[in-house]
Amino acid sequence: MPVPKSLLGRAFTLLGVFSEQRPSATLSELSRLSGLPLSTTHRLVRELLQWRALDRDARGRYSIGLRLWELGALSPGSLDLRERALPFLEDLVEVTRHNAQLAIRDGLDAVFVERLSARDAVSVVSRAGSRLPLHATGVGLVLLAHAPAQVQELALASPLRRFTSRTICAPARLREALAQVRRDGYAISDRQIEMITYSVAAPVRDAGGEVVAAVSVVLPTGARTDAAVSAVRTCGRAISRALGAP
Amino acid sequence: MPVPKSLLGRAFTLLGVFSEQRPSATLSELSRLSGLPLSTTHRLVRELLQWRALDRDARGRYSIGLRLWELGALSPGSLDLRERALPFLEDLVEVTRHNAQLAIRDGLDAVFVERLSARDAVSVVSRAGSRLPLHATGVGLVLLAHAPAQVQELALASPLRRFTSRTICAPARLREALAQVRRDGYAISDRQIEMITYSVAAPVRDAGGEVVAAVSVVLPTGARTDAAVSAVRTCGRAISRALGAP
DNA sequence: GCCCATCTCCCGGTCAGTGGAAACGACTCT
DNA sequence: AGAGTCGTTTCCACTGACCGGGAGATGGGC
Repeated sequence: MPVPKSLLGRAFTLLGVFSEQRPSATLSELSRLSGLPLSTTHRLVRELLQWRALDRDARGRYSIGLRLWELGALSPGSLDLRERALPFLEDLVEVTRHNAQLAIRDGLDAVFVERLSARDAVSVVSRAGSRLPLHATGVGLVLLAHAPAQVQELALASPLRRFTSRTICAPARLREALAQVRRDGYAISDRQIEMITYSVAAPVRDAGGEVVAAVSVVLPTGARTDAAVSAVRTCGRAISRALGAP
Repeated sequence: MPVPKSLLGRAFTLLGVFSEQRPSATLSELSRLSGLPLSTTHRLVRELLQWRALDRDARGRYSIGLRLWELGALSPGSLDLRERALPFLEDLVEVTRHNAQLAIRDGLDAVFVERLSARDAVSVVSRAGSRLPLHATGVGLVLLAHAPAQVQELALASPLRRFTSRTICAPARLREALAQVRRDGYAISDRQIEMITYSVAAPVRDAGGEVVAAVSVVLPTGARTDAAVSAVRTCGRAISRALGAP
């Protein structure tokens, strides 16, 4: 992958070195992983430090700085959706005793904008900021089912990544699942990401009635889902109302 | 304020136009508010769109893009502190029935990295991403009391902003309050930001024993604080342990 | 249809950014 | 104490990415 010529491109390539698996890096690692020459990397890092987009710890490791977090907190997904949804997610956790998640669609991914945990609940792999493919998650099935037809066709035409032996990988199976989600008004994701979890997801709509997010709880495999379905759908409607949905 | 000469400086100045009060803006607004010429603004905005750092809606208004939120979610304050603290904050809300907050210090500000709300609790002005001066908040008093002496002296030497008639504005009063926080191991903030709220805050320590955050609940003015003090201190210790504190 | 505001695009000029090389600092080993 | 290694920092001649005024395009309101 060639290094971008533009300065902004280089800065974002540098920032892109950080991930959940690598939340910090040395200067040399940043240079090596971004493909930028060492002195170029040094200059960019110095300026990103000045703008608080990066921080440096006592041992010379760099990590994402507070300023990027603050800027990110101004995104509509955070400032509007997530802040309004939080009280309802807390209700959902309290009522169902399971972990709750809120996700939006970005391309063919579900991006988790919040995850609240319940005491003693089955653990989940996502955290705020995680991405998972749409087809393999409850929230993703809801988001895809209500996405523009073009997005659905693109998803059906793309390789569908397998996570467990039960992950939906056949386009025909996915198409059928999406139709069922639209009929039912919710999705149940059965052992798609891990063999130990179900998830139950429902849509969240905005003032225009568009599905802009999905909310879910994650249950242990084999748990009864009917009460969870009711709770999640109710939560989805409450969040929708908070967003101004009719 | 002159426009920075560096491209990164200009980009951050542009992004700095966005705030909680102004989460979106048109191209012309971005140019006017940042001080950048229109065509310069247009070029920068176009590239920030490409990198998903900005988004544009159907009516031509720009807002912070998902990529900045994702990058920000990788900051230590979010990925390490906030993700680990969330379950304990949820516990605190459930037990005390009050809104809970988690904040870190940045200069002379308390930056709220999380705020969970309780049903029917007194509302609070902060949200994730908000800043308030240290001296005027419970979390801020805790963070300042345990900050390096140089930071404390700087705060004492700086103008102390008044929010209510009870806000601490005299350096001597603040010094005394900080000493008491260190003695007690917690802070009670009495009608400092609004006349209708107290807050009770306790420290959160890292593996090295340093105070890296503070947790609080917000009570209506006049409410008994003793039970809240116990709950908040217990929560602070639990989060500390999750961060590897001894 | 006209006016106005906003947005988009062009392109000659220039200075902010480039990156290899040298110097510096910290650490380890003998 | 000295040598070697590794990572970081600094320098500076060169250059092309960026600059931004101005012309044109677009869309909304009257």
